[in-house]
Amino acid sequence: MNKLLKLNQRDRTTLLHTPFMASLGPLAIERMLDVVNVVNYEARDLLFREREPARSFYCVLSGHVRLFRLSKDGRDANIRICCPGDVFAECLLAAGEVYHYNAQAVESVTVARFDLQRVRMLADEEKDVSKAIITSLSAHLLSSLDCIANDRLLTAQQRLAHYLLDQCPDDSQSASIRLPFQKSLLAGKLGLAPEALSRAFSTLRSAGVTVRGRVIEVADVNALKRL
Amino acid sequence: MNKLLKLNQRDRTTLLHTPFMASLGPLAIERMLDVVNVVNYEARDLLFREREPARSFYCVLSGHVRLFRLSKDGRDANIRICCPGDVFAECLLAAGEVYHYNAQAVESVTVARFDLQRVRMLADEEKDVSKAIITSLSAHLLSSLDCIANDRLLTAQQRLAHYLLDQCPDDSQSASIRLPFQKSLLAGKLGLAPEALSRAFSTLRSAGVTVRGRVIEVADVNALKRL
DNA sequence: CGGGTGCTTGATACCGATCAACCCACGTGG
DNA sequence: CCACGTGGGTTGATCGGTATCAAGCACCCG
Repeated sequence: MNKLLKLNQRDRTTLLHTPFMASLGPLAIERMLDVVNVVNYEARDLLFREREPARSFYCVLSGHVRLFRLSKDGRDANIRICCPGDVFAECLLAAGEVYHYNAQAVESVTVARFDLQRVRMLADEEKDVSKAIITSLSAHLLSSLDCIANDRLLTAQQRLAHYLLDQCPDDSQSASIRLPFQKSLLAGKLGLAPEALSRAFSTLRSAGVTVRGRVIEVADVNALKRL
Repeated sequence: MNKLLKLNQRDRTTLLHTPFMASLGPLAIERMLDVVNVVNYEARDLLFREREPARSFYCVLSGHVRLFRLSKDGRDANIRICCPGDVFAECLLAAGEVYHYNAQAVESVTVARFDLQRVRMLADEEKDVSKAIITSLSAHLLSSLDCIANDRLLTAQQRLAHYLLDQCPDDSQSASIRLPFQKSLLAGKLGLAPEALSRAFSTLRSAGVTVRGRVIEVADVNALKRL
């Protein structure tokens, strides 16, 4: 089993630097720290499954967590890839009984786990907390809507270009990007099969994108924008 | 221009019966009613556009509102279809500056319009209000995630079957459904071209689904579930 | 009766999934 | 040092699903 740990100093610092916690006042932080545990998972471990009773929501401290759904015939679709600092499953704070998707550790992962019931009570008392929840939910809702629009409007290459542009510093002519995870995971994040991502990289070569392992060189940012 | 109206008695009743308002206590309701206007739109009118400064969020009182994005080459993708009682654009309460999508009246529509800035202040003072916002955001987030998973996992027929099942009373053997809007809009809601929806209906005929105008007869609910 | 509009049907094209083979980098053990 | 296996990635061939384009149909309303 996964050991249930107290917050050590490093995890504590990491946690306090996440956007979610950083927006809280000192008192709210104190009280949130009271209801948190730290848990480690190994690659491919499941944090929870669809339809399982929901007792916690999470914040990623290190590593990546993959949220996905399964279809009846066993195929799976990623819903979201959570990076360090990301909060997930917080939508269950509003009366959810069960998880609506599966969560899996991509690599070795450390997460902060908040007790739903106690945070619900806390949100009632601390305005800061309910504000932070609203901010987090809003951001996730917007990015989900983005995702829907992208899925419906963009081709594989355009989605990839869009992702690469997101990673580039705002106003640069060229850039060098290091992928934070495997390409197969990026494929899933973009709603593609790994082969399709590979082909998308190939066709983007003609737009000045070169790939060496996890490192992507973008020669002409503006060229990408013209897709 | 669209006339800006006070709440009349009928609109007031409608508004108070929406899930969003119904969850509030009497005092919170009173204060929310202070910051609301009622607006009418004709079919195809735009309520707001992408990238426009956001001043309000909305609740549909009658008719349907279509939320959509445009791609560079002019194609559009629906993000959500809002029915009477639905709230939309409330995600901008958390510090959004501009709308992230377009909103269009499908038919003649009446909406309640809430001033974002004043509701932000209200949420600070009335726990009920921030709770209602959290509930609304959570529901929308979950349904967006559903949408993503469905887009990525299901075929056109399966999506249609899924939609029809949603409309059926829970434990019925057969059902008769009346679509609340045109088929072309349903197509958009499901992320399909109208032709694809039409074909999906055709192939579902062999599963006991018959169509007459807006009225759909589902002979065998369980047959649908087996997709 | 004429002319919308919304829907259906058919033909075709395109995109991406899938399956299979291969490549490469790496680690392991003989 | 080399044979081997493994896992991630690429490449090619094929298939299926849906968009797109075009034409025809049904209904409503003037």
